[in-house]
Amino acid sequence: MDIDARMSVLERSPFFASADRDTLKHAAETASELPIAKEDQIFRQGEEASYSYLLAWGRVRLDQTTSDGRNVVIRYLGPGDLIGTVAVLRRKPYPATPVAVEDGMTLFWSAEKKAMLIAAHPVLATNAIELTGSRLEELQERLREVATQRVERRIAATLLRQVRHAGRRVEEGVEIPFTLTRGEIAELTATTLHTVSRTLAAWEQEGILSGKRASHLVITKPHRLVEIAEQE
Amino acid sequence: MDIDARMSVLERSPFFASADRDTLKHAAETASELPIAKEDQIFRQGEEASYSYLLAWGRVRLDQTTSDGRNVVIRYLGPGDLIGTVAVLRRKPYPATPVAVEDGMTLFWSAEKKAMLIAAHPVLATNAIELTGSRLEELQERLREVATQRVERRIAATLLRQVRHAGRRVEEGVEIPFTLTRGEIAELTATTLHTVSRTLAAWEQEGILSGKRASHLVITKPHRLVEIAEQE
DNA sequence: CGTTTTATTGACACGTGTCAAGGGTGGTGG
DNA sequence: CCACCACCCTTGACACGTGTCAATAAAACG
Repeated sequence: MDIDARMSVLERSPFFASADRDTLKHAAETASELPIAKEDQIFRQGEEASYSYLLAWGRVRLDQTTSDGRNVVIRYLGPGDLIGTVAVLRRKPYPATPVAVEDGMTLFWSAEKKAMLIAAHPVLATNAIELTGSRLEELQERLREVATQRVERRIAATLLRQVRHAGRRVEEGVEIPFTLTRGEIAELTATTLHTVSRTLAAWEQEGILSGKRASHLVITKPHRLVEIAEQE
Repeated sequence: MDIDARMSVLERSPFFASADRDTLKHAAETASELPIAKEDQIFRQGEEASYSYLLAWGRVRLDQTTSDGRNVVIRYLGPGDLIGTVAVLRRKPYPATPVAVEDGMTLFWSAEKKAMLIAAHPVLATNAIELTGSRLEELQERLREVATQRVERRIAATLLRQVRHAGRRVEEGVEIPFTLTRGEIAELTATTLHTVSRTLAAWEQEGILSGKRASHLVITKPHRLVEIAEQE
């Protein structure tokens, strides 16, 4: 990627929102590139946070693993999202492991460069707070869901969240434009793939959605999902 | 509170960590005071975020309420903690409702004053990221817990978290220095007060902790709690 | 094509929520 | 100062959602 390509990636990222050209240029010039292949781990939970990444394209799943090997998906990341930046700024170990779910490309900065960048361009600090704040809010919402709602409702809410983040209109409805296995939905929803399978099977019967296996899910009746997600 | 009293409150707050005297003075001078009585709501979830608060003393519980009236306790706040600041900086509605669990005192700033304060003293932006980041990490941990662990284990982890935040050594062990009803523990743990009651009763039998009713909980065998929290 | 991964489906058990009834404790007001 | 009233806690019985276990089937991959 040349500098211009990098800059156009950066200017689409919320972290660089309302940044001036100088800032973008400075950031683009100090970045390095790391291509990622499906299933690659960009770093591992618990490692010292030496680099801060920005996903240029591709999709990444953010995993948190328990000592006994169980896994929870914190969230999915798309182009423009930051990876590991909060840990870098806090000088703490990475709290989770990002795994590529498809091939992609990242830009990255060393902890020192990132800190200098933010010091030199205060708008980036503001944006970092905005981003961290919105993740915080989303997690609060998920915590409340997991704490108070039945599995069916949580699965509906989870699918709708994916749609909000990354949904694409297609003729039959809305599509989630990347592969989501039942197991991954289970880890996003805090349940088992068995229950997910049963639930999705029922919804497919009802014609709410379609998309077997590795194909992308298509929600044909989003309003029904909303109803399920909001039902008393 | 006079300016000196305010400054000594501020300098104990992580949000003002490594701030110079000018910053503290500036912040202390531009703050207003709001005393809070037990059960007072400082603001309500969903309201426009016009003020950012700092708890000078007292204890506050941060509630998130669902549309159907169920409640989840996001966390407890103590002296030095910020309240509503992230919402103010993001110019979004407050995502939760802080309720005083005992009488206390807050300092507060209007959204505009707070923004000016941070713009004038960049170290505050860094600290805000640090704080938001640590809350984010704690929520990730709780989400993982609720998603993967049995109730007993979660209750143990929750009590230990209170101890970490606010525990006091006493002769019999460690004390959680504020009133925690079974119902509140239930809302912190994502379960019902019935299950909490049964679990604590069993632990009292075992001599792990003591403290009936409204008295403060005293953990007499913290190591046992740790074992329970970490058991496979 | 075989091998591996992922999904489907059924049977069953178990944790935990729900419902219900009573007992204590602290606070309040007469 | 005592009696009453909230409110909180305790305990039991029971039901139900959902995880666990198991066996099969269907895709995906090399």
